[in-house]
Amino acid sequence: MPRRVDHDERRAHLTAALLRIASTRGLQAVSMREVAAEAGVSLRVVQYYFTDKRTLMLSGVTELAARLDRRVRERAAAIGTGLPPRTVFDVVLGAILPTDDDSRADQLAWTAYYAAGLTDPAEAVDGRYAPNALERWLTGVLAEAVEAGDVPGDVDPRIEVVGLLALTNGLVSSVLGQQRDVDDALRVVRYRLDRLFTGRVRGAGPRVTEAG
Amino acid sequence: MPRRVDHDERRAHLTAALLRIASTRGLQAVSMREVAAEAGVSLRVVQYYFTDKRTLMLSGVTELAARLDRRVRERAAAIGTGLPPRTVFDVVLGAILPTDDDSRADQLAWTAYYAAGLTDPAEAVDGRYAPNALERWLTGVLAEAVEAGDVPGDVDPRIEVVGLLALTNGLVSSVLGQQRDVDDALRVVRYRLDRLFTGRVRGAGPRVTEAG
DNA sequence: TCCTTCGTGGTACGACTGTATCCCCGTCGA
DNA sequence: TCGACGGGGATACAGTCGTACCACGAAGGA
Repeated sequence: MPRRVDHDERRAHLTAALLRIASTRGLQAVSMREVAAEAGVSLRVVQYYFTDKRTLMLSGVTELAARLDRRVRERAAAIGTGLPPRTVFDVVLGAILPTDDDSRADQLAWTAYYAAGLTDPAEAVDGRYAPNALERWLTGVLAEAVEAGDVPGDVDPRIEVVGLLALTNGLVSSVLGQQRDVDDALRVVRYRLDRLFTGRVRGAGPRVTEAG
Repeated sequence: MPRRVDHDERRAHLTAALLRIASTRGLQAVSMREVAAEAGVSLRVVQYYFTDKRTLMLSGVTELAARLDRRVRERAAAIGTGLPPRTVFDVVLGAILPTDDDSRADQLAWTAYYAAGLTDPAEAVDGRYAPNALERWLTGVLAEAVEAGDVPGDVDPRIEVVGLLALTNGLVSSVLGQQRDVDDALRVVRYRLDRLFTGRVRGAGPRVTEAG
């Protein structure tokens, strides 16, 4: 056998280049040649590790979904278990908002992919879009909070969680579009959480960022 | 002078064709030739009435903003003035959600433009994105409701309205992505409004759609 | 040592794109 | 009647796209 190369590492390198382009110049600026240039390799290399453009784009959205998922998961793990529900929501929803340059870039690329998937059924985000698990988890957390009396008894955990996630997504959009900055978005989320958790645990829980 | 043609009508026709393409096959499927084909004219005609592609795309987003704005404005006008705040919110937020094929198509195209504007500063939605007026109006309505005692006194009208609009936008996204249908989205909005207007005017106000 | 196979550079092809140019036809003012 | 001009059909051009193809160097098994 001839010279052996770590294909996975190579692919990851190229995928990162792709996402860098997508988040700065948009998805339509992504061509095989541009990815090659961004990664500092020849066109042939991109062709070699991703036969198709479809395969290349698919690798991008897969990596993106993994990153966003990882971000939420890491933050959730960092605070451990058994913490007050209010804290869980604060951390998880805060992890979705683009609080630093990296997460902002990823959310930009994600938005581009999402919009593309709406009209181009080929690269729909579908299965990769996995907030259903997140939705279920948070619903469970909130349901327990209801039973524990931390929130009013007439709160519907399912609808409430759907609303919180939709709210957060809407705020992400407005932050990306620079109609609002992240601190304002965080304020809106915390205001909503304050009103949900009837003042009982107001202001409790660690802050997601140092933003004040 | 030779044969005279209504330029505005001609342009409107072409713009409609452009938006039809954008909402079905995406913004990247929009080329001058495609618009010409969709409108049933030759490439030259598109060139004639919109010298640039930039001008063409700009006409699309302008028309789109006008449509979305008109939809909210018409619904608001249809219910008259002096109605309970809860009804105002129900109608206005309901007018944003894609309840029929037309509004769905427009929201799809709008999302495409919005996403494109995030990375391509050229055709940013910027000024055309005018929900600030809407935001201010609703904030005023809610502020009055606070003073009238229709909502708890510790409600912050500004943050509350920002949250409601972000929630609605997030729901629009999920409806477009078919993770939820419109009826569910409406339910989430009404649930939130029910909880905001402390049960006082629960269920009051005309329904925005016949959805049950 | 030879020879197969992996990894890669270079390049060519056909299909698009936006834009520019040429030319004709109908119509209206003079 | 004539000429000028608005409206539009047809085509050309330079560039970029995804993809395909060819050739070559390096490396390990026989």
